[in-house]
Amino acid sequence: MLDINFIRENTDKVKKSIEARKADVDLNMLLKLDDERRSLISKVDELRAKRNVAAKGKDIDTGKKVKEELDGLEKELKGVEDEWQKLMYQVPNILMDEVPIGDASKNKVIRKEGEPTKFNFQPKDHIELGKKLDIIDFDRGVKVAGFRGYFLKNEGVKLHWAVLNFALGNLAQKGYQVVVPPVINKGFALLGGGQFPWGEEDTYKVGDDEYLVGTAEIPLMALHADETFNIDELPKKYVALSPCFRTEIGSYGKDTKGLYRVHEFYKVEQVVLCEADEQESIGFFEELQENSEEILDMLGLPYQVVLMSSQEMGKKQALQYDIETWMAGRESYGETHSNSICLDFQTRRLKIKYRDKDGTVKFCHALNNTAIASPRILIALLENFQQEDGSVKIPEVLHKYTGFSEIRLK
RNA sequence: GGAGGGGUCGCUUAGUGGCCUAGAGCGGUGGUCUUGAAAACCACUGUGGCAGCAAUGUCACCGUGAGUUCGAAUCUCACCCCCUCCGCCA
Repeated sequence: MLDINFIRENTDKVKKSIEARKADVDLNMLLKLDDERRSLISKVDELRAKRNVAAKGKDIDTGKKVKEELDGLEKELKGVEDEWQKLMYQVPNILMDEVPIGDASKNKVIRKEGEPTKFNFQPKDHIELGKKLDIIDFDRGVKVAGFRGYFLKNEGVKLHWAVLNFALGNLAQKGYQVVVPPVINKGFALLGGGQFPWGEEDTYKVGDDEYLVGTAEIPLMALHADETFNIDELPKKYVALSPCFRTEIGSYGKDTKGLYRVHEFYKVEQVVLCEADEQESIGFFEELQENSEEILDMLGLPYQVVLMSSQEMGKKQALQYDIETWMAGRESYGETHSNSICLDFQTRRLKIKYRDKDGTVKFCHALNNTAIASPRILIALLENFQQEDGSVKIPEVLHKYTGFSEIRLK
């Protein structure tokens, strides 16, 4: 959420962001509602002042008259404020200067690490490898869980936990506080984190006001809701391991086979809260980016870093880099990581603040990035490290977590 | 799940319809005094909205939301959370 005063003073900038993202928000309506809101607040406050005087003097007649007037106006104000709030939640974040404007074709590959894996035999995809090695069971997964269901088995399970543990340990070692967050969250957390109103249909609802989160970013951001830090408590750096749930209602027919797009998976996620300074935010953005790339480097996976275009990035992001990892079976790069600067967009909704050196209270800046997500990353591991005989070599850094160095055919 | 008790300013607490513009103590900040410190004394000490260049004014906030009333921290209803006991349970 943006500051209404910022919107009023920088209407062009906000409008530009809305248009560049092809977001559906009536900004003129919002500004009109805000005028109404302000004028109603003045009127209501004036009447309340009158009421307070009358109550103090026990002037019941005046009080009754004021009450009548006030009742109508307060109702009107409530109506305007509700509409206003709804629109405020729909306004996307501003865009940072380097964001390319346009659709997916404007995504910009800014760096490649490693080369797409070459084979001197016909490589298999992870579906076939998973079946042959008896580590993934899609058929029974679908039988039990439905569409996009899967069972991980045997070495598949160990590899799954190994890669998650590896990423978690790697970040913990860098001083990130490790967390296992709740994944059933209240509505405010999803709204505050910027998942709602845009991603509502992608979210499982499990109670009147309870939802299964699609990322640990949601509980991690909500963790400090309504708190005010002292400046020396910042930055807050977290790394969380959690299950993630996504309905994928918006992606019917996309990636319907395999582990690429599933309803439930696990993810190690990094979150940083820092001072409200764009340069500081950018510094942490680079740090989070390095962390993720280091993990992929250590795993020996080829990848490319993509600067996301205005239409492809999320509504809450001011700047977003994705990492796409080479998946030999698809013969393409597939998204495995997403790094975001959100500025104070989420912290304003969640009221996460800090007291600056000069004593003023400001909203923190927030960033988040994937460290690793599994089983999606298993696609890259299995497909890139497969051998001609169908066995798969495990990257050395994972050996101490898996307890084996390759997965052999039974 | 059942039965009770409770949520007030950073902390402890007073407050059961108008004297609450929420009082007190503690803590914090500044000052007086002092060679310095402590003590004592004095002052200040929440967040947000709106108007204003500002000083300032005004409104809202006593867990949250609705309601009753001329007037609500106080009464009513719903919800959330915490504590105690009982039951169930990994």
